[in-house]
Amino acid sequence: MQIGELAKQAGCPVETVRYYEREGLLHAAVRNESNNYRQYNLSHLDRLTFIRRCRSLDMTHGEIWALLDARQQPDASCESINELIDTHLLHVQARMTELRALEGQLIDLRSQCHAARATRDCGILRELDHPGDTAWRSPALTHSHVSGSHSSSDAHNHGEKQK
Amino acid sequence: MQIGELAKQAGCPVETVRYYEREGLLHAAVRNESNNYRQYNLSHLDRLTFIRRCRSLDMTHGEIWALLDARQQPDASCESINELIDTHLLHVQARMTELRALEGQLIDLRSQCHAARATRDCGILRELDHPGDTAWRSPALTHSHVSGSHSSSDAHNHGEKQK
DNA sequence: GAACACCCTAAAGTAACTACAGGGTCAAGC
DNA sequence: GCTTGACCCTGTAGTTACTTTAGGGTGTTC
Repeated sequence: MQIGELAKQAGCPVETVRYYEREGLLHAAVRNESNNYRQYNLSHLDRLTFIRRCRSLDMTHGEIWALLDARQQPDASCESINELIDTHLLHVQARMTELRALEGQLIDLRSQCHAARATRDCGILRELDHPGDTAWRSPALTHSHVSGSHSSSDAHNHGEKQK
Repeated sequence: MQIGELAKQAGCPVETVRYYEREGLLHAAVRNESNNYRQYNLSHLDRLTFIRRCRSLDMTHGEIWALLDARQQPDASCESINELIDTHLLHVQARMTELRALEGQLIDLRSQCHAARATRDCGILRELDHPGDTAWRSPALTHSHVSGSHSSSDAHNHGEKQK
């Protein structure tokens, strides 16, 4: 099958497949001699699906490498796999704890201003300018490897009006 | 004051201060004519502290720009500020929902293997290879702008043993 | 005058993609 | 035979918010 079909089956963009090949995560495909198109088989789909499943669990490529390596050694102990999952779970939980704290701070902050008033009187800016005793100071910037709150599609334009 | 002192007061690395200046987030400092060192005053510290406080709330630079802009217009309505905080709060909450789902999946996954056995028999790999009915298919990859679970200090080495 | 803490710039690296430029391939329809 | 459109290719740059590295000047102290 061609790359488009593979990507469709795995539910990911074609560019991501090529990217995984460049990274070595996915084995290089055989090429069709006449047109240089990549030709894939079911074992590629298998591996890609595995990778995507791990990514949907928010694992890093490093973690996925470790799992793929482990898969290659069916006789070895699976202890490292268990540890990897445990560690990753801790990361996820740590990030949730951070986000819970953040949520609390944002709710506090939002409660400073309910009406639309003049900016000079806005309780939110006032609070950001001169925080009260609401336990500020970077809640838990010891980021744990599950990252922030912003998707890559967030706009980051300043000044110019939105189109 | 010099950059080192400013950074210390704001609790951030010196490089970050220079980076903010390059980005325009922080106004360029006056330079000492004799040695070209940056010289800061309290208003710089004020603005930097504001920025860092917003960052500790996981806002993007775009969001911070919006708040800084709003601060410049004390007579305008603060409605956009309220909306910004509301939207950001939704991002944070959306990410928490995603992570909760992730946590559930990881706990399920982990429960597939308790003992250290041969990799070929590991329930975790088995599950990753051929997922059961545990409601797979990328839980909520509609990332909401508060990102994943991995800190930048996470190692991503493959193959070579850890030093 | 050497050591050491501090400052400077410019460029590259980080994670995991995504997007873009510029171009070839192939099947269908006119 | 030619165009249209869907698909494929490579290579490079952009994304976010920094961090790191390389290479070098400044200022104070011993």
